[in-house]
Amino acid sequence: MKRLGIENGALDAVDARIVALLADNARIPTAELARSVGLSAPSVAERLRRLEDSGVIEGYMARIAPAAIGYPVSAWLRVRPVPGELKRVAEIIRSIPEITECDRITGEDCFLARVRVASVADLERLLDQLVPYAMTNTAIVQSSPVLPRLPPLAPAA
Amino acid sequence: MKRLGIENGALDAVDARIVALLADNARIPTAELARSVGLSAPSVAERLRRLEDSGVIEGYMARIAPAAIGYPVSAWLRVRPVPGELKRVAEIIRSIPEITECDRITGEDCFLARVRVASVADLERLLDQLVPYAMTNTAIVQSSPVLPRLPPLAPAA
DNA sequence: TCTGAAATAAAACCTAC
DNA sequence: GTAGGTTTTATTTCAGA
Repeated sequence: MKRLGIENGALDAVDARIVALLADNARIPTAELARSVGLSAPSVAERLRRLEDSGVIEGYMARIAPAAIGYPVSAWLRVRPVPGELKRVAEIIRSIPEITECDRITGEDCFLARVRVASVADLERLLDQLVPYAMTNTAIVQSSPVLPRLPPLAPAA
Repeated sequence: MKRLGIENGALDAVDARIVALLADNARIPTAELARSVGLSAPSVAERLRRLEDSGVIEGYMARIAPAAIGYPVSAWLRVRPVPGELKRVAEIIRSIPEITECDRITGEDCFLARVRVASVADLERLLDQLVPYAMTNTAIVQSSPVLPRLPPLAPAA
C-alpha cells in the first residue's frame, strides 16, 4: 500500500484508529492497541514507529490539572506589541513560564497566550512584564465547554 | 507522609518529577520512571495510581499534528452570543467537531474556541453555523511561539 | 506489510519487613 | 516505602510468507 506523507492528511483506517486511541489514552500498551485494531503487536509497533517518525504523532503528554500543581487561575491574554517591539515581546512571552501556550495570530492582536497563575495578583505581576512593550487584553477562564479533543479523523479512501 | 489533596497545589519532590516526566513523555514505562526518580517500581506505580485517582493527572494524550490528519488551518474564534442565546451557542460549539477546544471567558466575548479546518472555505461554513446566534471574530494561527508546556512545578516545602 | 515464535523485559500482585 | 518472589503481559527481534 502506498503510504502518504504528513502533508496529505490521509491515514489508512488502521492508523486512524491507532491515532484516535492514543489521543484518548496515550499510555495504552502496544499489545492492547494491537488487539483493538486486529493486528499483531509487532505490526502495530512498526506503525507506531512510523507515525512518530513521520511527525503525525508529535509526542505524548500527561494532562495535569493546573489547580493541582498550584495554578487555580487560567486566563487568555491577547497581546499587541507596540510598533517595533514584536521580537522583544515574543522573547518576553517565551521567557514567562506561566505562559503555557501561545499562538501568533492574524488580526489586531499579534499573540494569543494562555497563562496559568496562582492568583490574580500573580496575573498582575505577569502583565507588568509586558506593559512597557505591548498592549494587553486579559480574559479569565470561567469554564471549559470543550476540553481538548481531536477533530474528526477521516481515513483514506 | 501526609499527602495533600488536589486543591493544595503542592506535590512532594518525587511526585513533581514524575508529573514533569510524564508531561513531557506520557509513554515512559513505569520502570524507567522509577529509575529516574530513584525509587522502586512498585512504589512509583502506587504514586502514579494516586496521582491519577486524586485528579492531579487527568489523562494522557498523544499530540497529533493537525496537518497530518487533514487540518492544515488553525484559527481562534471569539464568540459573543446575541442576548438570550448563550446556551444555544454553547450547544452549537460543542456540536462542531472541528472546534477542538473552547473556554468560557470573562469580558466582551463569551467563548474562545480553537478550530481546526482543512481550508478557509471550511472555516466559512463553520462560522455560518454560528452567525444566526452570535457575533464572531476570527484570527488565523500563523505560528506557535510557545507550544503547550507545564508551568513551573514547585515541590512542597 | 503482515504473522508467529522465541527471548528479553516489564507489569501486577503478593507477602513480609 | 523496600525487598523478594511469582505469574502474567508486553516488547523486541527475526524468520518466513
